[in-house]
Amino acid sequence: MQNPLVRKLDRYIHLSETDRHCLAEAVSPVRMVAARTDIIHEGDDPRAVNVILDGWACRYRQFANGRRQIVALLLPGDPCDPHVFLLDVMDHAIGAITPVALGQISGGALQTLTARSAGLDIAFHREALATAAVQREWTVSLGSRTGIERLAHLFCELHARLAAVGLADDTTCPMPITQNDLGDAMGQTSVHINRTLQELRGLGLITLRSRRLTIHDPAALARLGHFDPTYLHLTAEAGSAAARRA
Amino acid sequence: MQNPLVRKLDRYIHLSETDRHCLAEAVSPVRMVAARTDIIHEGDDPRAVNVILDGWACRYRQFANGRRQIVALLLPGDPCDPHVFLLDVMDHAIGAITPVALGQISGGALQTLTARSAGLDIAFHREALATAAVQREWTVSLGSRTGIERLAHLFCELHARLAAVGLADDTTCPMPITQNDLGDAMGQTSVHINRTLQELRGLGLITLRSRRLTIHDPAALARLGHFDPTYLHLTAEAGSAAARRA
DNA sequence: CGGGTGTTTGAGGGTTGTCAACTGTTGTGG
DNA sequence: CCACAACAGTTGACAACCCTCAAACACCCG
Repeated sequence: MQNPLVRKLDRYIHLSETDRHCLAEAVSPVRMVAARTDIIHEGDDPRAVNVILDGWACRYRQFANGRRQIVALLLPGDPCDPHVFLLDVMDHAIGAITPVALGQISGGALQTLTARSAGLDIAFHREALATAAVQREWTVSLGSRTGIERLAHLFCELHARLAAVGLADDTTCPMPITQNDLGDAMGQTSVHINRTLQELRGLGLITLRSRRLTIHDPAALARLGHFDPTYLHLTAEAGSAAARRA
Repeated sequence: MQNPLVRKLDRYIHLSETDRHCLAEAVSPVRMVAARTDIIHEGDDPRAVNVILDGWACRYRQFANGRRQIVALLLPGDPCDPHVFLLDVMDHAIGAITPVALGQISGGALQTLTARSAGLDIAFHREALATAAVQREWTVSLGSRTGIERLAHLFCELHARLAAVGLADDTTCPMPITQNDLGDAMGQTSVHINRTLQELRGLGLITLRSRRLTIHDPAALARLGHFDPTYLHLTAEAGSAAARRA
């Protein structure tokens, strides 16, 4: 299995064989994190980049009253740094949803990479911009989409992001997340999530079983969720096996 | 009146007199934008930074059904670049709420500044991280705060951000935004915003009149909105007149 | 097989949206 | 200085959406 960070960055700008090789070399596997535990890097090199190699995680805020708001879902290939070491205080936490395998690029290696390759420099920049765009899109979802639209949009986004790192095929992708977590992400209760899922199933748009999502009618689901993949800023799959077959 | 960008960055890390002077020199006033028109930079230097020198603006998404979601409010001192020129397509627009005065730092000048001064380099980095934190906080607000909590939180945030650039005193700040715009930002209708404002007034927490907000009980307002200024990552006012008086 | 976790269902209530009309404020031109 | 238009704020009635609480059911794993 190819390094998901390599696959991801290759979708922001086409990377040369050399770039892909150097990037993969720079990522060293670091550690496993158990599901439902926090990912913390206290004392880490603040310039290092930690990357999710396998599993799902989330950025979240926990409230005193027990409510939790997930503000971002982190998938394989996603950097998962809080960057709080440049700032003095942590304003949110990062937790593993499933067991997570973490990798790391040291600050020095990163600087070398981006200095030597303009392509990698641009790729990392675009990744940061795309991450910000995803955050804005979540703000849009929570602010102005109904429950069913939010879920439809989320499923479209996750499918597209997973497909970008080779973890989804045309109609299915992993979805190892509980209805409770979905509620914490969409700003709703798990009870309402459950009813909305039933509605989506009733419309024949999806099935969600055994931690796996199947999208029966991608176009209809995208229409329902007002999903326009533009904001993900992904280019055509250039370095992938699929593209090479073509 | 001091350059608001200088004041703002000085709140992320204390800047030397030289840094402040060089930064102010690097900002050239560019143009005025009328209220309720879009701020567009097509063809601009993608590495340049456009800054709001005066007035309020917002990032927003417009939907086909007429609904609009404001995803960020931009105040004096805030960079207002969509950064879309690194990416190919614009995923949102930036519009002036009031008449806006824009300034610009060219890409070359910016590079020179951050190369010569470690302080300015860190300041720009922290600004970007703080902006991302604000975006996350909006996601939190829309996802898990009630109407009255959202407004209370927003007023606390705006007061703090305006105070950071010297545009607010202890209890009042400008608030040149309609209830319609507040609704577009908070994911609610102007009708509901109106009722929520009456509730805040009824509790004796604020008055909002003639485009000016007065906070009668800052501590109570912060408590109601679960406002914790940590996420703004502002340090104590180091270079300000108030600090120098002390 | 049993316990824990996750999902599903029901009933009732609170928050917010929609629609429509009315009032107040501001700015402009006669 | 007034008349007027345009915009912003306010109010009421009703409906839709979503939450809360509580319980039952299904699944997974040791």
